Amino acid sequence: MKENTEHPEPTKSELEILKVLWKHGPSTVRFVNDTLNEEKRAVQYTSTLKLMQIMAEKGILKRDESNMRHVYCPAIEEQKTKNFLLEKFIDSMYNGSASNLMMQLLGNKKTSKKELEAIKELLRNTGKK
Amino acid sequence: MKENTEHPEPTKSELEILKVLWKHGPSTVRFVNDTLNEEKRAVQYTSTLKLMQIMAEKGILKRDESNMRHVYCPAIEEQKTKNFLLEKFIDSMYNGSASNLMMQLLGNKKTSKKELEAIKELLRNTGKK
DNA sequence: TTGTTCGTACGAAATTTTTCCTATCTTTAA
DNA sequence: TTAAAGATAGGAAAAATTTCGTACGAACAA
Repeated sequence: MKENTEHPEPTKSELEILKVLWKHGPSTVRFVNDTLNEEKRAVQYTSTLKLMQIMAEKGILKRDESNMRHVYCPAIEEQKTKNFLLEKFIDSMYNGSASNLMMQLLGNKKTSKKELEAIKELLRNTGKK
Repeated sequence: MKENTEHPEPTKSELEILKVLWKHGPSTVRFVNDTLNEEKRAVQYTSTLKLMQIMAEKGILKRDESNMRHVYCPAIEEQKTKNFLLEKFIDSMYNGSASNLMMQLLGNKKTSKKELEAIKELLRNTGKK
């Protein structure tokens, strides 16, 4: 089976938009823009519009044009994109090793005891096939 | 104690340079540029110079000017910066939860059984105080 | 001494990313 | 039918990032 190495890499602003769509499902530009303004920062409607159009061109988003208010959704599954970004992060920062990342997490003051317990529990229940 | 919320956020190219310095220790521009050209991509000497100068201005790097060939090193410890970036990543992608990140890792085909074993071992030896 | 090599400083061009203005069309309410 | 509200498209400006050309000083070898 052929792996898809061509995962479009979202920019910072594009990621913000993706996160809105992940959280709320397929949405209009109006909704995304309102959400950004509420949860993030002031931004003009046409700025969001333009960016989402660009993302659609790039193949990051799909859009349904059957109604006047176009409805956008991610062209790639949330999990796939997150995996892609996580891998890139691990490759870049931890030499590709997830356990190196874990070590970092363990040394990090802000990783709470509770989090660690949760992680242990996760692993306990994991008999990866 | 006052937390330092003012961690400069390196751009992509700046991070490349940081990684060279992390790996090889304090270095001249010449060395960093050669390394980038070998390990990464073609880039002019003065481009690397300029960027490192900017990073010094921003406070990302320190430089020793006592010799003609200035020697640069990161102004902030590698671990601190990595922690900062990891936290930002987790906040942004996993709602601030490290165990969410772990779940992603568990579902990721590319996280090998061996890696998972290593991680379990890490956690076994962790009686976080 | 003199010219070649290697360094920094500086400015500006080039590129990428982000933002918004304007034109135009559709829908809706009066 | 018409005015107002709300939508998209497209171009261009603005901002951030990256790249490089040029000038010029210091070191060094001939």
